[in-house]
Amino acid sequence: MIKVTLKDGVVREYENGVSVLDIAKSLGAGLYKAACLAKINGENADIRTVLNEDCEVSILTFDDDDAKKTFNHTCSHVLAQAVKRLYPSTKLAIGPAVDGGFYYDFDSEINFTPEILEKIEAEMKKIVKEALPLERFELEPAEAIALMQERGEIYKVELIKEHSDKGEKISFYRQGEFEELCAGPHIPDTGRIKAFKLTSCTGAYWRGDSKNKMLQRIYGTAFTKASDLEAHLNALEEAKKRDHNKLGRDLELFTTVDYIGQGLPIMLPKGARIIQLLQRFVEDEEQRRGWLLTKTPLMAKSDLYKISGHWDHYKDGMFVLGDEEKDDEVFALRPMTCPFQYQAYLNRARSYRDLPMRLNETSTLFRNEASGEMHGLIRVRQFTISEGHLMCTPEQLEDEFRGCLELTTFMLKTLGLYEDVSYRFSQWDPEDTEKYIGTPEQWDEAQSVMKTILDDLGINYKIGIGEAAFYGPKLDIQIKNVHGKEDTLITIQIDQMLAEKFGMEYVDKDGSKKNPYIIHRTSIGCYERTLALLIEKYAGAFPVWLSPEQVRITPIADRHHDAAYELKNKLQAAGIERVEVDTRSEKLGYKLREAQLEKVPYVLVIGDKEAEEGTVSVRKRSFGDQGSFSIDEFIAMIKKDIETKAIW
RNA sequence: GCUGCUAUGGCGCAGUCGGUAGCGCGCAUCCUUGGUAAGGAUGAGGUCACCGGUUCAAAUCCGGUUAGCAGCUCCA
Repeated sequence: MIKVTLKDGVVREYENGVSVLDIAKSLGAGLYKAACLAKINGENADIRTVLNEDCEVSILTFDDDDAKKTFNHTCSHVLAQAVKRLYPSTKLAIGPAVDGGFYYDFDSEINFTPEILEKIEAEMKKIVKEALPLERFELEPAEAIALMQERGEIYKVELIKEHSDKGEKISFYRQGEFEELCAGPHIPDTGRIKAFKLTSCTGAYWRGDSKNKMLQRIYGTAFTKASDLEAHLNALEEAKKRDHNKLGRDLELFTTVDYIGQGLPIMLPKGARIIQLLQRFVEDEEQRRGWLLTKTPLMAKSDLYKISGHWDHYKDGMFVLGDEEKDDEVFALRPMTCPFQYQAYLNRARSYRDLPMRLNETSTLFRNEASGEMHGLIRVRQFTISEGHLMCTPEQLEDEFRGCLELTTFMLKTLGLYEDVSYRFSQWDPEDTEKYIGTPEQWDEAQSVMKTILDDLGINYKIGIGEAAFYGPKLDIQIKNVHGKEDTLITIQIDQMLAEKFGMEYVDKDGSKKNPYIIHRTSIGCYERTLALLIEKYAGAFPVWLSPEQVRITPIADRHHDAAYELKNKLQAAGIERVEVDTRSEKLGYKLREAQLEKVPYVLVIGDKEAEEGTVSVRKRSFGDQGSFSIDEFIAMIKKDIETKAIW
């Protein structure tokens, strides 16, 4: 007998050799049916794992994230099995669970169109109905390779070969006639997958390497209940409605034109206004915090980029003007601001008394992104960033880095995005000798300084190896868009390489010349991307201080137009800038509906009563009719929203 | 850049087997002058993304280009 400690601390005795699934059965039929995954002494394990000694066991059901992954992973096997049944010549690559579902990569001469996906789904339903148990078995590497080779599974052979030198056996899972190389874990049988859907089919490189063959990736998602699947699909549909790329166009914030080109959005008056408001806010706040504004050229001779190293690293990603072979001078639009802003530092000799020197710029950059990369306002070829470079002594580095981080935190909190971001500490990859400049000692130093700062501040970060810039480590502040895709919103970088390249020095107290540390940072990110995230965050219903139209005055009949314009003047005189009057001869309900759909925060209704009393009837976006207020009361109300940058 | 899908008035869409275009919303004008999410009538608006091919005839079939979408790869 062995002693098994269960989730709630209860200890029970079982026969030696009992499986976790048996334990689940002993605890109740409901748990047995729902069990997806075991946690044995804190480690995830297959639910069929046999126990031979005392241990702690948790039985996890679909509610648990890891168990959900196990469930989805099994569904990916069902998908692979269905594809093999229908299209036997298809070769299998890999099929893991991911957030929100699973995928499987196939190499097939069949093009998996939506119609084919339906057929595959139908076959999957049969497999679920067959309720095939999943069984684990192990083979010696040589046997495993032979088995997969015999079946023509070249991708599996490649994977096994990589594992074979570890001296471990190779594990497989079998369900019916289908056998699949897999480490597991899996749920007990295919019959438990009650609700699933294949959501899309796209291309994906074998092993994520663009030099390799492109395979077909089928995405899907699986649930234990049909209602959960439906809710999930509905949630995805709802998310799509917030998509900045749709909403931003509908609300006339931006547009694109095919003959202008990819990644070159046109900011329409409303979108441009929001960006202007953000920009003024950022520049003022930076000035308050001791940053000095620069304005530097949008292009330079190639010579500049050669000094910085960007020419070697990123020439393909730059818009180069001229021909290196033919022309005496070749220019390039700037893809970053660093070496331009350094010239402000280099303008004269610097002493330690000049440091820290904080330079900021609202900087427009140009990057020739690959054609498939562009996405709405999130990934574009021309963008404007709240860019800054800070030169300081080693002693100042920690405080200054902290100051940069405080600034970004202030910005994120003001915009209401603070709760939505995550932190990534992007480090170099010592193996990658091509990308990174500098010595291991320099990297260790810069990274350890950053680590100390992040740990001191108690920042919860993930490490990204090989994600650093070529000249230094980064703290990347990440955010997910409405589709769950993550992008960098803000970055703060420590650099001790470029100062040397550009001969940037300062005279220290002892008279010796030293290179300053440089912090590269953005305070709010690039305006286009930040706007995109704000559109999605607020579904287009911006806080009053950012709304392109803050107040719409809606006269009830033509005879109220004069009073409406008079009110507009009063509001603007009181400092409320963006006020419109809707004089169309439509019914009140119609005008209110439009104002609501256009997400105008305040609508003021003026009729006989208001015109006579000098009041306004206030309708607040998403709160409805607020009743009657004096004009001064309303001004105080909206001014409070604007001044406090209220979010509602 | 790669794989797949898509492109018809400002927006959302229909258009069968190839026979030179329709609907709804919006827009304009007129009627209506109204009280918190859609009043009515009339009208204007399209080289069917662009270039080329097949055909007596192309929105429709074929090729290319451009742009959009999903994903991969990349992101100083």
